[in-house]
Formats: sequence, C-alpha cells, structure tokens
Amino acid sequence: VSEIAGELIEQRLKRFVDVCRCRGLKVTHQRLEIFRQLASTDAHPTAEEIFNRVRVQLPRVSLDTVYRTLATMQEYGLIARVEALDDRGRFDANLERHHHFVCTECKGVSDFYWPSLDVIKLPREAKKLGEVRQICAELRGICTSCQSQPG
Amino acid sequence: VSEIAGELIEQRLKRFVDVCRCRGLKVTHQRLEIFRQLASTDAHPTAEEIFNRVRVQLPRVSLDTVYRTLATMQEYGLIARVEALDDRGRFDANLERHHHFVCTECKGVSDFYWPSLDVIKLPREAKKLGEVRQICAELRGICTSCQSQPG
DNA sequence: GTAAATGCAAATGATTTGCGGCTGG
DNA sequence: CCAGCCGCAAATCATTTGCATTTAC
Repeated sequence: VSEIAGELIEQRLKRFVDVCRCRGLKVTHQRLEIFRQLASTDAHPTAEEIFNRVRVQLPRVSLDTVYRTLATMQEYGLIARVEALDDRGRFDANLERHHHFVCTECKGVSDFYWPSLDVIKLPREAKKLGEVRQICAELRGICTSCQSQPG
Repeated sequence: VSEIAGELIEQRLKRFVDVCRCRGLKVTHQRLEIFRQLASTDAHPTAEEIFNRVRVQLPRVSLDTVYRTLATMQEYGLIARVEALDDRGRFDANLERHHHFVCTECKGVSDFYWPSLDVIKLPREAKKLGEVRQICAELRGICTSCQSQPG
C-alpha cells in the first residue's frame, strides 16, 4: 500500500472525464471526487472507506451515492470491483491487467503483475470446462507488514 | 456439474463423522443431512440451496441452522467456503487442492486440478509483498453449457 | 444429566431503491 | 430547460444473534 504518483492520478482523471463526456455521463462533483479518491490509492478501499474520504471534501455526499456511482463506473469500465476474502466489495482504479496478493491476516489486497501467466499452458481438464477468457491468480499468504507486527 | 460417486460420498461422510467424534462435535440429524447434501454435489451450492435440499428430508430445519452448521464445518476444516463472482457464499466438500473455473455467464463454478501451479516460479515482485502460502487460480470464461444455449 | 445444538424471531450490516428536489450541459 | 443525479429514508438480501427448548452422548 503506497502512494500513487500525482501524474498517474491526473492521467486517470483525464480518462475518466473523457469517457464520461463521450458516454453522456454527467461529470458531477461527487463523481469526480469519488473517482479521484479511488485513483489516488492502491489500497482497494471499500465503498464505506471511499465515502469517508469523499466526505472531507463534500460533507453532504451520501453513502448510497457512493454505491450508485461505483456501480455506474464499473458498468462503464472505469473501475474494477475486487472480490476479497472478507464480505465487503472493494474497488480499484487500476485497470491494467494484474493479479492480487491477499494477506490472510489483515485481509489487505496488493496488486502485482505476472505477464507469463497469460501464456501458460492450461491443463487439458480445465479447457474442457469451457472457453477460458482470463486467468486470475490470487496469492494467499502473510504480508510483510503483518510479519513484522505479530499479533 | 456432475454426480458424485456414492462411494466417495460414503467416504466423505465417514470422515465427517470421525472428525465430529474426535473433536466433540455432536453428530445431529441436521449436521449429517447438511453435510450429505454438500458431499453429494460438485455444484458449490449456496446456503439457501443446501437449505432447500435438506428441507426435503428434515422439514423442520431452519435456515439459520444451515448457516451455523456450515460455519462450524468450515472452522473444523470439514468443508471449504468459496468466494464466487456473485455476492453469496458457496460451499464445497471437496477438500483436495484444486482451482476454479467460473462462468461469467451463469456464475457456475467448476473444480479442476493443476498440480504444476504449485511449483511455478513466482514473479520477484510478488515475493516482495509477503510470504506466499498458496496460489489460487480462477479461470474466467464461458462454460460449455452456456456456449451451447446462447442467451 | 448437561453442555451443545436447534428453531424461532428479531437484529445486523452491506447494499439497493423510490421519490421529490437539485444541477450539469 | 430537463434528463440525469443526488440526498434522504425506507426497503432488501444474505447472514447473524439472543433466547428458550430440545437432544446427543
């Protein structure tokens, strides 16, 4: 979990605004701020975490707007929804093909890249199940942060 | 999604009863029937689906008992909980190390085995995130059944 | 007999929705 | 202007919990 470069945030925001304009989505303060918060982190926040951050800038925003906005953004391919180990949905503005490391201790999710997985040979048995479009890897283990702070 | 051999079901039930006895879990009708239903399918049913099947044999069973029982069984390593594409939890009596094929159309989950994934070289980047204990692969695509029945 | 398990009903927590008012284009 | 968006409050859906009763061992 680290900072996202301001340059990358700007680039993501630009694309966001462009896509909204092209597709007829209104660029409201709420949508901008929700997207900005998501684009500024790689921590895969939940809707509630995003809500709490957006609140600082827009105190009148409501949690249901955050949910509605995240759902809309996902529909339009502007963000991704991550299925994590705990029950709540988590969101991600990183749309580059990547995989997840999930800490079984703190439930934190980190991204990593693994291009060779896209050209790996699948077991015959798997191919028989259907047409495979994507291979998603999830590494489970203990993150460095949890290793250093036992308990 | 196919039938499970009666022999395998019996084997799973035997282990279930043995583990319950050893660990002091009472072998109730409800627990037996819930486990039997789960051991008899590879369709990764939800709690509600299991409830509906168990109901046929035990009409007085309640949904909360099914939830409680599934949670207990998971704690004792008797079954596994599967995180799927939709929101509800799904359960599995197959405890052999395996991976999942998820159909993005019908949300169905199928098991397959991929032993070579356990000895694969991880990207350096991934190793830096923490101690990897397990690699879980999820293949996403269209299952043969959805391919043949378009719509 | 007794602790654990169950059924019932009510609570919870995340997410969704109906609706009247607000606002970006 | 006005369709789309928002905030509010109430609904929904999966899952959990408190409690009195029943049951496996």
